[in-house]
Amino acid sequence: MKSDNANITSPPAQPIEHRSPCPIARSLDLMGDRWTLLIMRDALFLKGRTFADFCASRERIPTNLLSDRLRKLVGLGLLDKVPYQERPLRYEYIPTERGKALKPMLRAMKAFGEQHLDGHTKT
Amino acid sequence: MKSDNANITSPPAQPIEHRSPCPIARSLDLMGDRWTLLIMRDALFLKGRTFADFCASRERIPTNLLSDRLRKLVGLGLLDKVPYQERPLRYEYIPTERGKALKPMLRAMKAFGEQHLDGHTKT
DNA sequence: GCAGTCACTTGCATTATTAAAGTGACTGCT
DNA sequence: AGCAGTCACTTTAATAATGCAAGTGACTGC
Repeated sequence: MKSDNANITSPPAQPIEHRSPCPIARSLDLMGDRWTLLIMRDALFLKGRTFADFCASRERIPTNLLSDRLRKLVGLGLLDKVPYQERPLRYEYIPTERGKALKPMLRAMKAFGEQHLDGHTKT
Repeated sequence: MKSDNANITSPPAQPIEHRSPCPIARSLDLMGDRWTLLIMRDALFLKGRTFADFCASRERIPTNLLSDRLRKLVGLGLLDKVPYQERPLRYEYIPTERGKALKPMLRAMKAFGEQHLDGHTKT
């Protein structure tokens, strides 16, 4: 965005292609990368939801990827980008109903990680 | 493997680095890509579990990635590589107990996909 | 005027993914 | 014995994603 920073409505997110009608494959088309679900974890379970808050998370996502993923998540209707103050204009990213529907999955992933990936594993 | 194809015990899988102690992040370190969970889906819910069976799945994983992911999954103890015939020596990949522990997660992912990603969505 | 924050973007090197073709062990047929 | 075919992979080379560092523009508070 060179000459316009008032992008309350996000720029057009490129459509994500899907490999098969399988709902697991479709889910992975959206969230099958190292960062997307980590952002959703923070958005769903932590209090801070600004760009800087996501940045500050332990896993240290690069800002260009955070920017890209937030744009995609907003485009997919999993997060809403809402201003929480003007002058200076600042946004926060809050989960939509659809975004909240990821909670059971994240909880299952957390349970798996706790039971099978903690400490004593060599991975 | 140039001069030795009898790798019943897999070659050493490189250790996967983890970004944080968070169990979700740790899980994503292992499975946060487009293919790993699709392979586990097939291994857990389908009958055919040979290399060729995984290849034949609708999403058409490239063979080099399948080879790489199977090696990783065996190294992580999520799949076991067991010969099911000799002459010619053929293997199948069956889920370990730890691998089976992914079922709830995959079911949650399936539910999400069915409820939020089917048909009428523009994604 | 000047340092500082926030929310990004840009550029570039490194790494991963992809499609396509190739390899080697083995089988079954003639 | 020769040859086509399967299975389980590797290799190669192009394309795309990721990671890091630095830069930008709007704004604030001193």
